[in-house]
Amino acid sequence: MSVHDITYDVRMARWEPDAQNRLRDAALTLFADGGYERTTVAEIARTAGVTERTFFRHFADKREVLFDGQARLQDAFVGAVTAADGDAAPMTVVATALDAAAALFPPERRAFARQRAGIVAANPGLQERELLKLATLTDAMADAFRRRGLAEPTASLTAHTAVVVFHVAFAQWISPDEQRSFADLCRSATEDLRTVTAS
Amino acid sequence: MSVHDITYDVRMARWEPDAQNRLRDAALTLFADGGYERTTVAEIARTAGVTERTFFRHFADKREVLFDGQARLQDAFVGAVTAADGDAAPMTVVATALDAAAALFPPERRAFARQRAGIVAANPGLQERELLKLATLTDAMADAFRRRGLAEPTASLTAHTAVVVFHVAFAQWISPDEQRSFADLCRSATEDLRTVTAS
DNA sequence: TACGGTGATGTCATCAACTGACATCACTGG
DNA sequence: CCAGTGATGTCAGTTGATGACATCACCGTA
Repeated sequence: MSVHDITYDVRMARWEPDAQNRLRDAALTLFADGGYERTTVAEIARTAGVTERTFFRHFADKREVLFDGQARLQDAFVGAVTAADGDAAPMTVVATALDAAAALFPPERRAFARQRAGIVAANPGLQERELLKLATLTDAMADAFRRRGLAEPTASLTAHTAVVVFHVAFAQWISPDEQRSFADLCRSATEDLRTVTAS
Repeated sequence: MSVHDITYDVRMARWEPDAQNRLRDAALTLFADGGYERTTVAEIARTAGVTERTFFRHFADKREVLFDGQARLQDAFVGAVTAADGDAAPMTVVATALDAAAALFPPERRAFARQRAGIVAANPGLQERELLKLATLTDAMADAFRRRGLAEPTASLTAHTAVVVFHVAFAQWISPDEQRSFADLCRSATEDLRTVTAS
């Protein structure tokens, strides 16, 4: 459905609603179609029916339009760590947090995740942003572990462990022909990591 | 020594030599002095006695001027992994690689590392670039581990393990009042990580 | 009903980061 | 002596990003 198909209420709004979603959808489509770099912000804004200035009111920069699901991921991770039994061992908490995160990536999302990953993989600037989001997530988790009483550097190492497993499992999840669920891949990667560090 | 103190040979060169080093030095000084964002590339170039265009011939972008030591770090890591005994356990190889990397950070470099880290920490864009360099390093190490016969995802997990330990130990190394050597911090962090993952 | 505040948007001007195309000219090898 | 090379300069242009100010539907309230 295009912008021109919208039916108006009697009370006409000054602007079509949901500019942020329109911008995100326009950006996704244009990136997938013509590539990230060849797509200008002006073009995205025009497609969404707003001005370039409005784009930058909704997203801090051009990259950010691809990264606004990260808040939910961080909430899932940090929430699980915070809610975990105070006596649980670090790796038990990590496993719980990974389960909570995995719930955000059901099988239906895999196709979309693959498309998005393709866009990100094709542009170093987008990879940088993705890595910054993961680093922010790591910091937030380390904080949560410190609140549980873990000292440094153990808190940071535990947070990094969780994020590394997530990262590696995610890469497997979106790789071609992969069938296993994200949660299974997390559990398997956790076990592999355990084996490696014990070697 | 400033640019104006150079003594010329009988055969005058068309331009003063070493433009790249002059640019890097100028950038470091200006960043430390006025902050990264408030320093323009034009200003760096002017200080180094070249044009803005020449800056971009030596560095791919403004950030890159702070990150051209990474090649040596990657060589140290990958070289150690490649040179390690083919039968050695992954964590033994990781320890060897960390020792090789630690040799690049002797006590004399700590003050400089702290100053540079201060600049990077104050700017998200620079953090992104640093993370991208670490990710590139991780990929290169994973490659080296695969060449040793490790399968996925073990190769990636092992490479991530090495880089996480490096990263956490580095953060400790440059933290205020820290006295221990980088190599010691790496060994200690490795041991902590072992304990965490075994929990 | 009138009216003042609010918020999402538009308009305009400006800057800084980059890039492509082409010119310059000391140096070098034959 | 001359043609080629490479590091640099010059210049024009695009794009991302930001500040300042205007607009006007909507909402609550007198």
